[in-house]
Amino acid sequence: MFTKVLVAEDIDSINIGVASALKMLKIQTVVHAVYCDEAYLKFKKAAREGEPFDLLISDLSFKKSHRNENLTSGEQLITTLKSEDPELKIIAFTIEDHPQKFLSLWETNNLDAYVCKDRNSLKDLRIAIESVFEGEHYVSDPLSSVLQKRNVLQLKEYEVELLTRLASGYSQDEIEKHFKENGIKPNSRSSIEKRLKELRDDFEAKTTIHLITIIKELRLI
Amino acid sequence: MFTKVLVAEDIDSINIGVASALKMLKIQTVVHAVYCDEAYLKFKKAAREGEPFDLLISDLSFKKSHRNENLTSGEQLITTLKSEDPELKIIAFTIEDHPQKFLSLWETNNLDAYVCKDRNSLKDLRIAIESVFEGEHYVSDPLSSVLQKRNVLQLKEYEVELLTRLASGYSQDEIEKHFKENGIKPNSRSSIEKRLKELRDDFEAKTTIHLITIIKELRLI
DNA sequence: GGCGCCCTTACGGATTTCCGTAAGGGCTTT
DNA sequence: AAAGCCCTTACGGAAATCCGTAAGGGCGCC
Repeated sequence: MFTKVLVAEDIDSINIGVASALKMLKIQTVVHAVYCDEAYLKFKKAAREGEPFDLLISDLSFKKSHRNENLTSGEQLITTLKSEDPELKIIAFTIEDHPQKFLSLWETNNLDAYVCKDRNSLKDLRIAIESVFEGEHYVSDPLSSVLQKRNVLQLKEYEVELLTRLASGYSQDEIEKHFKENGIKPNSRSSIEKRLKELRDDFEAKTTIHLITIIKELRLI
Repeated sequence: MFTKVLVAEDIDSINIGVASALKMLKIQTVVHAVYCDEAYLKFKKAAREGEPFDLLISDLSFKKSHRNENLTSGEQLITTLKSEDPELKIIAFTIEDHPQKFLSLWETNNLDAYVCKDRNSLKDLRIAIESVFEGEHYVSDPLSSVLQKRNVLQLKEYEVELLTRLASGYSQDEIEKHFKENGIKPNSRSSIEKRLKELRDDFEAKTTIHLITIIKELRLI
């Protein structure tokens, strides 16, 4: 079994739950971090001292604090640590259960397991840890089915950019201008309109406002 | 100290944390419910048997399940239980830290304490329980300051209705029609436009799409 | 009553968005 | 090279939204 595990999670009550689960698995060393930066520092320190972690269990969203923060999300933390140590095993432990959000993360290939916090999450977490230790991947229900079906609508970077700007108050004119200035293509007014119409159709949105609402609820922007 | 406490919370790891906090306070009987309906049934049963709960600690948002659910949110559960037993003390224990959302709940006067889940929430929860037992109210930081300043923008029911319909894809024409049919006033096209302009100004939104985004992020609709 | 204030409504023009059609360019296939 | 396809762009009219002005109605106050 893993011997040294780093847990990045900000909610104290959840940390108690995770600690109890790890205790059941008789993990020797468990270190908790309640900030992403704190997790990064503890990871670096362990590596420097020649006793690196062999598993990271990380939340995805952290409440922002008053501090000056470098890393503010679990995604960032995971990307950073994985690039520094490609051997590190990583389990995401999160409340986030939107298929699209999960899929975009899973496709980075940074994760070995994805566990949703819910009524049975501690059992799932234990299974995930054991699976990952055996070199396998694990995705808790009901997201595991997403990987099979693969009929989930996803957004390209261009569309994310477009919708994000719309949502933050830019007019289509301003977006056209911005795209032209930054070499993002297509950038004609006509293309922008067309793309929005396609998106409305794909997501069955009656108006553009409706589209933004849907996309936001799916956590796609 | 309280002797019989009902905890409505769906995430198992948080339940372990809450249980440990209640243990520190030496609460005699602690009952957990992971569904709102389950909480309601346990509440009714206890009252029927003449041994009612004297404190409810409830989460606000619950993951929806495949079951046929009656009560689906902590708000509903709290409203229901409070109306059945006005003497019941209630503490909200939630991740929700938006001032507006908090305020709208607090003003129902159903709550005795409001504790945000974060890095120190178990300590806050213990303080809340002790305060409530002494007959006092408690609101954890940083929301406690909201009650003093009171410069938080809030929406009236009319505005919520208007924005909700916009967000779900209705045109202003359709909304005008709907308002007229249902006797909601003001319902002229002109008034709807004017109200939207005021809201854009109040929330410093550049477009209506932007307004919807802001309102949704504040959890006002 | 008369006055002022606030809210609602009406209206018209400006602006923005929506939508269909058509032309042009790049790329592949035959 | 020609034909076919896809994507981008241009254009113009329709529809929806935005915005300012002004008129009307209800209500309290003097």
